[in-house]
Amino acid sequence: MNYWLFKSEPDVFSFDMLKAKGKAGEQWDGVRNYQARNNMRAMKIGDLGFFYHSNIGLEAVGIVEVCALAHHDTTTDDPRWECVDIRAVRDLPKPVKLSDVKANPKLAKMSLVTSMRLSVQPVLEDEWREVCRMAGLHPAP
DNA sequence: GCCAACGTTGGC
DNA sequence: GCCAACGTTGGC
Repeated sequence: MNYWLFKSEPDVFSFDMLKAKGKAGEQWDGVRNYQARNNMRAMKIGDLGFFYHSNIGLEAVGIVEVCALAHHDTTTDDPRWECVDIRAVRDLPKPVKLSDVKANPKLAKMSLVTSMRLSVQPVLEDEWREVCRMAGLHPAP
């Protein structure tokens, strides 16, 4: 099991919108960055991730699950771009702010801090547990 | 709205 | 293959 973080601007696509898609989830399309695409290629069914609101909110608000392996992104004809499907699992009891992540020395090496612009990021297991703890989720899923 | 960071593009 | 120009992201 690996852990990830998905960024989205909530006025474009929010966690509530993903929840509205239910069990079927939604393809995480529109990614046009090789590193983010490679991260999606590495995902397996059942991998978990945080859903992070960028620009507005600046906080992780929910947990998502990968429900389809990487496949062609249907929003482009360019065969280079692929995406997975994700679905909402649950809200975080207490959203975790970017400022909280930055203030926590245990999370200093988290991609959210070191690779700010990467839209699909890996999360280490220790980081996953720490952010879940901060979010009021025990034990971590 | 600004601007720094950084990924991508294209000329050479 | 280098690197300058350019575009985009995302925090502030």
